[in-house]
Amino acid sequence: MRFVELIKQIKERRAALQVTQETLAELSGVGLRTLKQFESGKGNPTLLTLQKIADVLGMELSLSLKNLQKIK
Amino acid sequence: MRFVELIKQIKERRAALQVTQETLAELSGVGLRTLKQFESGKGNPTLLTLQKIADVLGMELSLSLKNLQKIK
DNA sequence: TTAAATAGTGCATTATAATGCTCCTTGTAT
DNA sequence: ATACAAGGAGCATTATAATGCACTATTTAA
Repeated sequence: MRFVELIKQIKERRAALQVTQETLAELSGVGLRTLKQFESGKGNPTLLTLQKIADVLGMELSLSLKNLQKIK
Repeated sequence: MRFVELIKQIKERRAALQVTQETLAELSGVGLRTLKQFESGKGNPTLLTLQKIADVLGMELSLSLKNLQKIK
């Protein structure tokens, strides 16, 4: 999953939960500036930051084998 | 997926491919020191670093809803 | 429309990730 | 046992993530 897709998922999930950036920042312990930067596509969050955010949203990161069979 | 599990998966996948840290570092463009630190459980890689590594290993990060039904 | 709420950005500072170099430790093969 | 290969770690430097503050932009509700 590419960067931009991760962001999209986070934003959509936050919207679904009707949580503002400010609230998510507070709940996750991540700075509001950091969250704003991430969601606006700037920045390159650390794994810890990402996990803090995902956690509050009831989400989790995972790592899996890519499908290498894609011809195109 | 917790931090330690992500590491485990990366290490296992690298081992399965029989690639050394040194080679993976070269192929991914991530510094050897950074890779060593990550695999040994120190450090807190950025998303970009993680993606560079995963990419070379034919893996991808994804974000999904946690199963919130876990009673225990 | 316009006032309020929410999201995005510039700037400066602090914390720390990324890196290379060197050396130590551990595992492996001869 | 010992030489070699691979992984781990200390140290110092550089790049940049994380942060707060203040301000702007955008969206939303009255």
